[in-house]
Amino acid sequence: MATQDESLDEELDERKIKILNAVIRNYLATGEPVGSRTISKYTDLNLSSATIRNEMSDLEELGYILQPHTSAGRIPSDKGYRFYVDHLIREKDREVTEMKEFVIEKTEKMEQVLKKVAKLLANDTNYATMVTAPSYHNNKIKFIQLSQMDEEQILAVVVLNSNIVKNQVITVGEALDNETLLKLNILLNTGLNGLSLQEINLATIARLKEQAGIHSTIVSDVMDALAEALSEGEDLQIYTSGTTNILKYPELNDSEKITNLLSTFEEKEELASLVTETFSNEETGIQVYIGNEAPIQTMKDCSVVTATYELGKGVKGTIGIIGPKRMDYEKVMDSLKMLKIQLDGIFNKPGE
Amino acid sequence: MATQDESLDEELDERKIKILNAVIRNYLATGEPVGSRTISKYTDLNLSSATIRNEMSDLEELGYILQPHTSAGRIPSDKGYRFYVDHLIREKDREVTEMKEFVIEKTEKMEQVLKKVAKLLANDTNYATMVTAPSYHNNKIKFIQLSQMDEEQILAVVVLNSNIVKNQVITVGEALDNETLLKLNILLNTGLNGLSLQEINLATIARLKEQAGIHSTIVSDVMDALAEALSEGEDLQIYTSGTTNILKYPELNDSEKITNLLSTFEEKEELASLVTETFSNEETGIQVYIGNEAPIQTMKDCSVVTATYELGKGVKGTIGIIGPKRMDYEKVMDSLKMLKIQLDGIFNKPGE
DNA sequence: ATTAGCACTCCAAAACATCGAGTGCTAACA
DNA sequence: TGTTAGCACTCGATGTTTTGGAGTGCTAAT
Repeated sequence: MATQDESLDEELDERKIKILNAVIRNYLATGEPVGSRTISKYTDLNLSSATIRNEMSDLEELGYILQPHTSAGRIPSDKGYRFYVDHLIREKDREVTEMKEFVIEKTEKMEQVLKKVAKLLANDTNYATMVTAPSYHNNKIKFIQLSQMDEEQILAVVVLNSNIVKNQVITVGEALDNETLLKLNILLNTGLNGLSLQEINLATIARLKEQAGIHSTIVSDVMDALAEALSEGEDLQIYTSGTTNILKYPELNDSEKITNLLSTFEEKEELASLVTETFSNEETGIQVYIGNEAPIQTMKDCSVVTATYELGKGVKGTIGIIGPKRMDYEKVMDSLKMLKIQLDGIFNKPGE
Repeated sequence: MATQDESLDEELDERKIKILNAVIRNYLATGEPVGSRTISKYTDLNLSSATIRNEMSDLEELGYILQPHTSAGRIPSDKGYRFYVDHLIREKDREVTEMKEFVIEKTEKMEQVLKKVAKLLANDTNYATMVTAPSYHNNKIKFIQLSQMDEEQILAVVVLNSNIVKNQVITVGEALDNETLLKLNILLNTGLNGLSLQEINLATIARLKEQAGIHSTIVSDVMDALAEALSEGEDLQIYTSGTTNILKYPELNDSEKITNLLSTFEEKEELASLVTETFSNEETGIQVYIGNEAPIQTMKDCSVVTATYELGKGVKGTIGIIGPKRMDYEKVMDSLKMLKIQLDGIFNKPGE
């Protein structure tokens, strides 16, 4: 088991690690503080409870575990969980979860897929889950079409790279004849096709306007509409599910905590901070926040595990699982890993 | 104050009604069982607590109030609430709620408006709220446009009466030339424009296909796409907000009840039954369900008030407020009345 | 018909008692 | 020197008892 932090090697010897491991695993399973006698029986190293006590005393001093109160057993501290997640989780060998029969019919809309993902994951894990739609960052324009709806209104349709479609109704003063509309369509398509959204700068717009000549105001309108239609994607969609699962864990089942947590889930805005956080950290693509490590204050008593999936081309979304600190990290991380692969597969299928 | 049930007139005399009213109002405010002494002081009719006790005893026998246990005060029964809602609420004279400064910028998308409505209402009332998007039932087709996106894909855009836009990507075997596309567009628009969705029957489709001649398969595809895009609207969108408000009411704050209620809100499917119920009842447009009157089992300890708003032409949506039985019916009903008017206003603005 | 008074009920909260899991420490042991 | 048995001690969890007070129903007086 590779250790990536030298100091830890010195701090903890083999036996302490075993004991710490035992404490955490036991606590994960029961949710109750675990005492020395339990460990003494549970582990293979044959030691009396007294010896364990000594070691546990050390572990406490080092900050890996703590006592809720004197004469109670020990529970893992955030530092303990962190060590566990970083070093103690068996990296492999878990049987593939029931996630196997996770056959999403590819024909459905992305939104529905994501909702379903959140739901399935929540059912599977018994934690709260969140899934964000991929942000359109870096997405390119594939196709633009203006059509006259009636006297005063034009419908602008924009299709992005990933077949995401945006509509916008533009109200114009003057009715346009078909020929003009055709010209504008050609102009816009040739001018904007293949550009990513950031690449549309003032220069591009100015050039388009110039070419549009007398109809430059329409171009402005279209650009506005484009901006508006796409800014909508900025406040990214977040789907949550299984939020009531947190009621199942007594350590969170305190009226105030619950109110706060559920509100956070309902508001969703705050959840977005988890996403940006995750994006910034690349590595394995799976990120674990324990307690205060999460950027959301109300989750200080929770742990959060997030994964990013890619829709190719830098378009990313996030899946997150929120549960008590004693969540089953192994299972959760595995589930996310599976799911990540599945999603990558689904969305990267060419065409529809 | 009109009484619509004769028997009630006989059952309750003036004084009993006053006392019942006092009991309910007091209980609505405090949430605590209310005793005879309180009433004796609270009402204008100068009666001693002993007299009140006698009357209350009668009222209990008649089923309007009940005791949680011997030697506790009285609380309203469902029958009591029903009487209150039907007869005792002052029909007018409430100051217009803060809902006044309820200025929704009309430019926003309907979906966002509805979300905002749910949120505002939840904030305003401190209950849980739900808002459904208007169902597209009876909506008419305003505009159809097919455009070639690339070799294999056609984008179909359908605009409905209320400026709701639906997109669908159709994968075709053969690439179509512009001329054909134009013809199809004209064909579809002339053939379908102004039709409501039910009006598109097999005969219509057959005629269109015939006219399309060699491209009849495309017509089929479009019809399929149309059906699919719109069926999406069938499982109607429901937005909820303030669901955690129910945690504020101790009488609901029981772990099991909360789990059930919150799950119902999260799932949303069950909420739909409230909608269909409401639709079937016309009358004032405002509907009050007390306890078991609601069609949702998990809400037996709640009351639900719903209102329908109209987008004209029979296209309707529902707003609902879910709270404890002791919700402030007057305020809630007024808020809904206000809102209903506002929404009617917003959506019925011509054009955008 | 109304009301004062009283005995009674029953819940909620406080006070108290008990239990036991778990600890730290010390002293004995291999 | 590391391990362990033993023991006194701690402290929350749990259960029982006590108490207080709000509220009732009934009766007798007004």
